[in-house]
Amino acid sequence: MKIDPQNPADLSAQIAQAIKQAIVSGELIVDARLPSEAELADQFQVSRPTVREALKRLAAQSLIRTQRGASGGAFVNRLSFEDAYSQQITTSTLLLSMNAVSFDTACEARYALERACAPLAAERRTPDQLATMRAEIFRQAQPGLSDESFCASDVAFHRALVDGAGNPVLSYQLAGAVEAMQPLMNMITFTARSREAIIALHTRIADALEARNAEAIDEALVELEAYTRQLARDVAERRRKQAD
Amino acid sequence: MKIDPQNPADLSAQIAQAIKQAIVSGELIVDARLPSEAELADQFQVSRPTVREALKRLAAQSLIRTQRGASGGAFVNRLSFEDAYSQQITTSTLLLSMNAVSFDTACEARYALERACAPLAAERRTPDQLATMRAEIFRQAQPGLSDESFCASDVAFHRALVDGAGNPVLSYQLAGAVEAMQPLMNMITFTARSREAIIALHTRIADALEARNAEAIDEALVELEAYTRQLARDVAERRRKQAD
DNA sequence: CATTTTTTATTTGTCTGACATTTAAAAGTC
DNA sequence: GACTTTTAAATGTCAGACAAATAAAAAATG
Repeated sequence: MKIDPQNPADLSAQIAQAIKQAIVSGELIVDARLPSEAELADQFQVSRPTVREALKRLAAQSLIRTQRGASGGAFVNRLSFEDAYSQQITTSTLLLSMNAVSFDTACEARYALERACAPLAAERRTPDQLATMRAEIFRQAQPGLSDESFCASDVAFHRALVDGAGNPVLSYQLAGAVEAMQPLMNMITFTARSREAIIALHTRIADALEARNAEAIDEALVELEAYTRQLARDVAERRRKQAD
Repeated sequence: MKIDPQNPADLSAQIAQAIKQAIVSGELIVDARLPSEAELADQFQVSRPTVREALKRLAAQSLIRTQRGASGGAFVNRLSFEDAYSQQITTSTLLLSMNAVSFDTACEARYALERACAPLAAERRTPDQLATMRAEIFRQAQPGLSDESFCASDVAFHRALVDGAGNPVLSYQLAGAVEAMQPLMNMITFTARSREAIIALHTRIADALEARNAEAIDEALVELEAYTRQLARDVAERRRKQAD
């Protein structure tokens, strides 16, 4: 963790990399205190602002946290699932919006992953998760609900399904896929009829989950995916006609 | 993007958040140039080092890139799939190592996701991907291969399978799950016999993929998961006995 | 002696000002 | 017109200073 090439460019990036390496390799364990900024500046033979820039890089990745005052300093942070969630969601969202990923591609990925959860969720879902899903279905049926709120409820419904698998790693991985889709979904106008169809499918999923019937969940998800993609195609079609 | 509360703590975090928001919301598009550090310092009414800390936070997330010289500055970065991969891999790796996620939990998540790819891969796999998998199987059969190299080849094999689905979003999502498992897998000592069994299953997967037989891939993956978890249990058992 | 208050030292957070380095464009030169 | 030199703008780095928070040590108080 001491090495630093003579290349006097991007010093803060190099220092951040060195410390990150020490954390990943286990040399610095959770809650370990890093040397003070002044000491690090001494060790790396750079100025304190440079060290600070390096530390901020690490803080941005939730790798460290800082505390002021005596016996304060920078500490190795235990990366929580929540931190990882939110990082993954912004990364996924930007990835989709900046790289012109087609709706179909994103949709396919999302439902493929979600279907992977279905068998586990059928086995392990709790009454709480089922209740959450029923509540979201109820909300989705409210008249006068905005498209954004409908989509947000849709996300909550599917997150409950994913959480039903009872595997935090799966939940974390899928958070990105499900939530990153929301901006794309928001571009769809949900007519009363399409909402009705989606709610019917959601109800089928909830019923199947209650009955712990994995195959039925899978079937409903396949139909939901097909229907969602059809809706997106219709929107694209309508836009094309409007352009003429 | 101008607002900043009077709370004079974590100014750089607040500024980073404001700029990040502007990027996510689309107010700042890809390749747009941010104001110079001096201008930002003026706008936010802070000093240049504070602005710099904020920019380094964003750079750490690959949200911006900087360029020196005249007509240089900070530019909104197009988040590439590669950048997202590597971020996700380190995040996933740390999440697993810091939160004492059990081998079973991680393994379950990984294979659930991988099985989600199988039907798509059966349909779309290219000859290149198949060749990669065959080559990795060949490497795995080499005598004298270290456990680390065996695991690395295993990762490469499974990544080729995942890439076979031809969906970059899926590949990105799964990169974390597959690669983050490697440190955990490295703790397993692969005997000649267990390597033989794994290679046999890999061969079955490759054969099934070549024949575009999704069910056969799924079956082999289920067996591979069961076998991997059994190996891990054996290692744990051996350790427990050693402790007595 | 025990408890509370005050002081002090340490550490991060921020600011000011300066210089180095890189780089593209403008100015100059042949 | 093509090439070279100069210049200006921007990031990268440094040094030193002060503010603010905080915990431990010291002092005061009962």
